Amino acid sequence: MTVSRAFKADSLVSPETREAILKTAEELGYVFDSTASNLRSQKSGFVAVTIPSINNANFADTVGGLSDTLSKRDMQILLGYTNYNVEEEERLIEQLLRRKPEAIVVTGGTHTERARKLLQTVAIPVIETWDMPAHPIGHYVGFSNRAVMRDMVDHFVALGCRRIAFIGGDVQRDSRGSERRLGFIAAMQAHGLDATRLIAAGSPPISMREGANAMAKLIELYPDTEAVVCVSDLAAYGALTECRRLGIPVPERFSIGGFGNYEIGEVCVPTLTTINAFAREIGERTAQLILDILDGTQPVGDVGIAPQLIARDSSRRV
Amino acid sequence: MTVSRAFKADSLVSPETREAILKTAEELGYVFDSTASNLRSQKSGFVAVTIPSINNANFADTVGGLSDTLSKRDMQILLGYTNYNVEEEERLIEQLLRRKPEAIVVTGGTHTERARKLLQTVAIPVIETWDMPAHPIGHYVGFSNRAVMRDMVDHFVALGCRRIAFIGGDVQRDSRGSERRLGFIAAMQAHGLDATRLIAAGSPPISMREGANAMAKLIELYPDTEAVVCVSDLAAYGALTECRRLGIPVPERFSIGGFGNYEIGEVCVPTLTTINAFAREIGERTAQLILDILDGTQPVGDVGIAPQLIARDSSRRV
DNA sequence: ATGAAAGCGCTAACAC
DNA sequence: GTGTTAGCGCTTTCAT
Repeated sequence: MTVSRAFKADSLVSPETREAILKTAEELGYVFDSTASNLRSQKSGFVAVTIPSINNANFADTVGGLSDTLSKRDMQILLGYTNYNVEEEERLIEQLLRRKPEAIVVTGGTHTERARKLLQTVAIPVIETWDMPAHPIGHYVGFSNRAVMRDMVDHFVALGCRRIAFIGGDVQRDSRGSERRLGFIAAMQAHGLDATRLIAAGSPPISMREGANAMAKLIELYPDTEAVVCVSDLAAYGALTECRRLGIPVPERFSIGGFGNYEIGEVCVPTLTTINAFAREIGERTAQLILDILDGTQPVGDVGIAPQLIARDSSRRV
Repeated sequence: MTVSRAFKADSLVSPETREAILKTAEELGYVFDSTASNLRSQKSGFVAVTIPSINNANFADTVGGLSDTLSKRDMQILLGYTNYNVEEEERLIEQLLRRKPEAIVVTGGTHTERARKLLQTVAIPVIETWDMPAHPIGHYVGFSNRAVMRDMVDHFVALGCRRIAFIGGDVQRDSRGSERRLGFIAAMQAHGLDATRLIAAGSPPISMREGANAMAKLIELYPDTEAVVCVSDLAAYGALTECRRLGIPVPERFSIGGFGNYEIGEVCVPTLTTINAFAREIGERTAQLILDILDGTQPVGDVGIAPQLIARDSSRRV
């Protein structure tokens, strides 16, 4: 009927009719049923998104960028979190696809066999983020977590550090974290340096507390270490506080570097050398890519993000 | 057909038939269409949730608790964030209701006139969280942000502090923050103390940086202050770092208290006195309340949460 | 244990 | 500018 048209902003209804309809609807407490609309039009207005954890400022920023950009076009995010677990991701992807999203965004390029197949088979845009997969399923918006560690190691080496350690999580689960660990090792070897000072701080994601514990272990195992690369700013902050507790001056005794440009890093004392991964931009550019594909506009294709080292007070010349 | 039944775990299909169907479906890349299912059965499996910000550990914990509890029953969260803005909340509530959620959870008890009406009219359970509204729309799971400040002020007074200040946001927008500010004033007055040392640190939510700036302002305006109550741990941590930068010892010179029991507060030096609001429990109990209502089980009705003061190293006897 | 018929509340396509 | 018809892909109900 005309009622249906009255609820679509652009359709042809006389102003008086529309106003009367909307007024009556409000009085009756009528609420438009998008379930039926979605079924008939075969458009859900959903973009499915999986992230490892809801409680992580980086992924929250990405989702914020996605959501803000997509909501301008009245699209809504359907969010699921995987707990850094690919089996859970598979389960989630299947569940999300049943809702008939118009695109799906996943974090990372590592998935179960079946999840890959689901994503390859589905007839909507698939975007992998926070990574730069060798064989993308569809598109990606991200960077190489392995390559990015090169900048941090170069930074420390340029400052004269040679004995450099790495604090990260257990190798399983968080594939971005393990990639960074591998990147650290590769970068150290490229400089001809020893890459065996690796502290496993526990099950990813590493908390501040675990970062602190790892630092204590590091000091015990390798007391002559000059610099510490941490898998995230949270771990780095934990390491920093452990030093503070032990009365060890940073950066005088140890230089410390983090990852992710979390707010804590620019407020704490000393401020934290880190790498900005442009979390929000990842979300915004992913959203734009999706809109371009759906519009049939010439899409940019894949988007490489170039993370940026931010040198702050926690690192200095040996 | 039988295919439909094969996809419902509990329905009567012969094992062989079901297996054959599922196998064929997998081969064909068939994905169950919940849009159609939802329309016909008039059940969406959605619970709509609005939170002020996605990038906040407290609300993330609440959503985590909600999501984990609801996913056991195959219900999914449809999340929207309001940016601490009631107009945005109204827009969001309307949009979410169109998806026909089976319950709706909002943060706080302050809404626009129209949002209240929408929530009152809708025929699903409505739960307000993180607050204890005088006139709940449906149910609530939360606590009084005003009353809770009493514990913090009592704590400082018991330690011998008399000149106590408050750092919070501008009064608009964040109603929980303003309630805490009012609670601080009321508690101070109850002790017969001066309640005019109020620093407005900027537009809510207050960042660590803004907390630091506010502390600088506080030191300038009221240098003889003995204790500082902050609207959140993030602001409190900012205040702490400002003291560190200025070489002012905490808690020797100032006692500092926060709110929310964020991870930073138990790792930083000195550790932060705070109030645990049981964010995750709020989510879990909200989810349980929803399930009880939908099941027709005797629901508990409203749930009062009793936040707990955690005294740590940032506060001590004057 | 399986099948047939009807319909959930919208919208696409086509009249008028 | 408005009405009519048909159908999106499931589930409900009833029959076999």
